[in-house]
Amino acid sequence: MARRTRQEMIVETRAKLLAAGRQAFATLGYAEASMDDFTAAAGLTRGALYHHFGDKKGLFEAVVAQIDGEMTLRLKDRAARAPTRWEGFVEEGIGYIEMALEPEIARIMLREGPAVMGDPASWPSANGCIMAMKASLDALLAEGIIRDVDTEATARMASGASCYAAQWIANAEDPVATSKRATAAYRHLVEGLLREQH
Amino acid sequence: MARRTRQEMIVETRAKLLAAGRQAFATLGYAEASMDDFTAAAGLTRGALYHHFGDKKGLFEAVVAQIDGEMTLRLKDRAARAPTRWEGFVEEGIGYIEMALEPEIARIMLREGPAVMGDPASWPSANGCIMAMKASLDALLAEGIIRDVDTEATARMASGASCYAAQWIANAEDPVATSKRATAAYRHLVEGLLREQH
DNA sequence: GGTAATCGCATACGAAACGTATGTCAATTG
DNA sequence: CAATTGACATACGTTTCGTATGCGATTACC
Repeated sequence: MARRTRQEMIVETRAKLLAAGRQAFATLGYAEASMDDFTAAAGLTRGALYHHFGDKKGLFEAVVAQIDGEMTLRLKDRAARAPTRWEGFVEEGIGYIEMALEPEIARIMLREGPAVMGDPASWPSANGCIMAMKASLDALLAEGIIRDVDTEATARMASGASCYAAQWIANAEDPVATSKRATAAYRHLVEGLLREQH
Repeated sequence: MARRTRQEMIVETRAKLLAAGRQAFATLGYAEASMDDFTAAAGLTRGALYHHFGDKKGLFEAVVAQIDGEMTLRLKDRAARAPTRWEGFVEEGIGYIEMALEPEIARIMLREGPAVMGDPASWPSANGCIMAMKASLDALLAEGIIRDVDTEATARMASGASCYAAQWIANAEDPVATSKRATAAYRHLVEGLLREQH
């Protein structure tokens, strides 16, 4: 009985469009991704896309929200695994760097996203990653681990540093070696926030 | 005698196209900027654009190179004005933040650029700003002012932090107040690199 | 259980915008 | 002064987006 209720078909169609768009945006970029092409690849037409997402940009925004949610989950999980809260914060930044090495994330979230949707800080998905880092810094501040800094501003810059590091790595000839340099430099940079120098 | 030699007319045409494209890209973005429209605004047609720059992307790259050159000059000048080399380095970062507040730079260099041309670190213009920061860090390291860090990696992250800070400011409700928070946080962050804590 | 209404999705159409191929006229060269 | 170069304009075909319309199956209601 592949026959399911109508509601089932709808969510399946949405998921198919989301997956097809995500794939196309990640490999071709927003402008080069033809709606006719990738909807056909999903066994549908543009009609379905316009019905569910309004327009091309609407689908893109949905893809961004989906990826953003996945990233936030992964970061939270990674931070929770660290031995200390400070290490958790550092791990969040390094995790950000490593995720940005994934071509899909680099292309959609770092390259295409800002051009299509503007400043990431104003995205509807609210950029869960930055907020997670701010929360970590708030806790560290309350515990007296770090110096008295503006946690939101610092979180934004730390994530910015991570992003740039990631893009650098992604385009390097030797990503592994570059990754080591980047994570070490990141660690040094944020360790400057500690009240007691290591 | 507005009649000049042919070579004169050519450079003037190139300059007009560059200026018109720069204006259009800055206000409308790459995708929304119609070649028919902005070449007409310059008193020309798409024919001239294709002759001089190959295609739309070629013109965009020329605009980016032009802006990148201007930014590098301004940063160098600003750093040279600082009392100490360390302050010069800090000023470079803050100068980067402030420049990224200019709508033209934010739009073309930070938002549209990566989508059209890929990772900024691999742009032909080589990103003079990052290289300038690396040079400053190299000098500071040689003088023993900062701790032993990877200067290239650190320069990239510092510029990344600056960029993100700038985008945050540009989209804030109160840019002036946000700018103060951002520059203060940036200063705290990089001061962690100092050998002797302030 | 039959009929009517809903709506998920496809099809058809018009309007840009890009890139190419071709044309033209002025400036340079010998 | 004649020929050629080349800077730029014009014309055309292709692609892609967005809208308006149509169809058919499922759901709702009597």
